[in-house]
Formats: sequence, structure tokens, C-alpha cells
Amino acid sequence: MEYIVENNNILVNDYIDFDIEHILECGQCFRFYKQSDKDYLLIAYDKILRVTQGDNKIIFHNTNTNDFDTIWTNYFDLGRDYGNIKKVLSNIDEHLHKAVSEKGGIRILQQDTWETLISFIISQNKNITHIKILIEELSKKYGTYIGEEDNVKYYSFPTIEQLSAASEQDLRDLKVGFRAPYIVDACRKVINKEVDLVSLASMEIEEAKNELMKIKGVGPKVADCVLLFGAKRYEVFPTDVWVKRIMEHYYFNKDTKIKAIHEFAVEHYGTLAGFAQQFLFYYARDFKIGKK
DNA sequence: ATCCAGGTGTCCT
DNA sequence: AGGACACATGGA
Repeated sequence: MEYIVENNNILVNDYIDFDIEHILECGQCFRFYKQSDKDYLLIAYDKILRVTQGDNKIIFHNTNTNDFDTIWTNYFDLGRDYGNIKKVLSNIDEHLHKAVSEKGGIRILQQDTWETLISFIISQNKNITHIKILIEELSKKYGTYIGEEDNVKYYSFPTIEQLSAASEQDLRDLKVGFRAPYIVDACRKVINKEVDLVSLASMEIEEAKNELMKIKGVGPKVADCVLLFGAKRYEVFPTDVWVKRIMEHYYFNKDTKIKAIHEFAVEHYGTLAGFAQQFLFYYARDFKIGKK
């Protein structure tokens, strides 16, 4: 990505396949705060970044070339040609064509594996608003203070060591509910190396999924989310209630088992299944496709 | 008020 | 193997 440095900002002109609203609001991440239209504050990798986007310009505020080249280029997956991905997906069928054309600014963020793991354990049986609140509380209580913007203090997501200090009761006090023992189990197994998060990127996909599912509270859906959003495994297809509804609406026209939908999607979308899932998920959620 | 939320573990048959 | 049901909490 070509950019210009101006004061403490990085400016990008005429960039396509990038819409900060699509990227952050599509459901893949939780630590962002909308300031105004196409103007967001986000927390990732112990940094606070403000991104504003106009018609032909993206501004990454208060950053520098070093952070941009070493953190944000990877985080926003800027090395990948989303134009080509969208072209291939659009040619698969009309439904994907529609989703891709409506939500064409999505990019799959390269998030931290550990943060993704805990975030998606928390996500089960909760709506996105509440997931964001819980992750915020967890960061406030166990993370590290990283700075202040407009009189609001921000905290990094807790490290494995930091979160390991929390007991099940501590976590229940933070209102994570029945997920408390799951978080404790994740801390224990990751810190003991019973579960190896680093090798998820290179394992056979089924093996990687099983590795994550050693953790209590991690089933096929959470594992797929961690692999897609936190381990660059784009061949997975996280299948939740939303994806189930839209897939039934488009491809089955009747009540269908999640397992059958998942198998169909992995086969149908192949190595781009993860991208397909995210376009479909965001599109379906935004337009309430298949919602009763 | 009842139901549901980016599911999963456990207990049944 | 596959189907109910419980699980915490908050918002519609």
C-alpha cells in the first residue's frame, strides 16, 4: 500500500478494497469505538489507532512508518489482493456476488490468536454489543493501561499471564457467567503448552481444530473463528445461527443441520471459505436475511 | 414478561 | 450418533 506521511498521520489515497466500517463492523473483532461516520478508534497489539476514511482517502492517525510497516500492514492484511478474491467469490454464485458487492470493503484482520480465542469463547450465546462490553471489562481489569484519547482510558487485552491471575469467581464477578470455567481452562492449557497456539497456522486443518477443541467451551464454531480470525486459516467456515439462517435461505430452503451446512460450504467455497463466510455473515446480519 | 443472543457440555435414548 | 436441555446475563 502506497502511503504519504504527514505530521503524525499516515495518508493513503485512492485505495480500493478497504472500508473501515465494513472491516470493523463485520463481526470479526470487538475492540473498536465508532467516533462518527467512517471514523473509528481501535485497540490491537497494545496500540490505539484512529482510522478515518473519506471518499478517496484513508487516514491512520497518530502512528508512524515503523508501526505501519510492522503492525498495521499485517493487521489489515494489506498484502493480499482482495480484488481477486472478490472476483472469484462473485463468480461462484449469485448470492455471494450480491454479498460481495454490498460489503466489498471487508478485509480479514490478522488478529492476535490468544485474544481471538478468549473473545470467541466469550461470544457464545451472546449478542455482539454485550461481547464488546465483556471484553472491555476483562481488559480494564487484567490488561495494561496503554493510553488515553479524549479523556477515555484504554487498556490492552490481557496477556496469558495476566489473565491467568483471574480465578473462576473473579471472572464470574465480571459477569462472564457460565464461560468463567472455560476461560480458566483456556489459560491453564495454553500456559502449560497443552494447547499450542503457535502451531495452529501450520497444522493440518482438522488437527488444528482438534487442538483448540481440547479447551473446554471451545467447539467447532469457536475453533473455526479462532483459526480464521486469529491464525490466518482461510479454509474454515464458522457456522453459527446467522450463517445457518442465510445458508438455509439461499441454498436449502428448509431446516438443515449445522454440520450439513458446514460440509456443503467447505466443499462449495474451497480455500476461500473463510472469506465467503465473512461476506455472507455481515451481509446477512445487516440486511436481516433469513431472520424470522 | 418471555425469548434470544456469532454455542457447548452433559445427559438422555 | 443424535436430540433435548441447562448454562449467566442483559436487551428487545
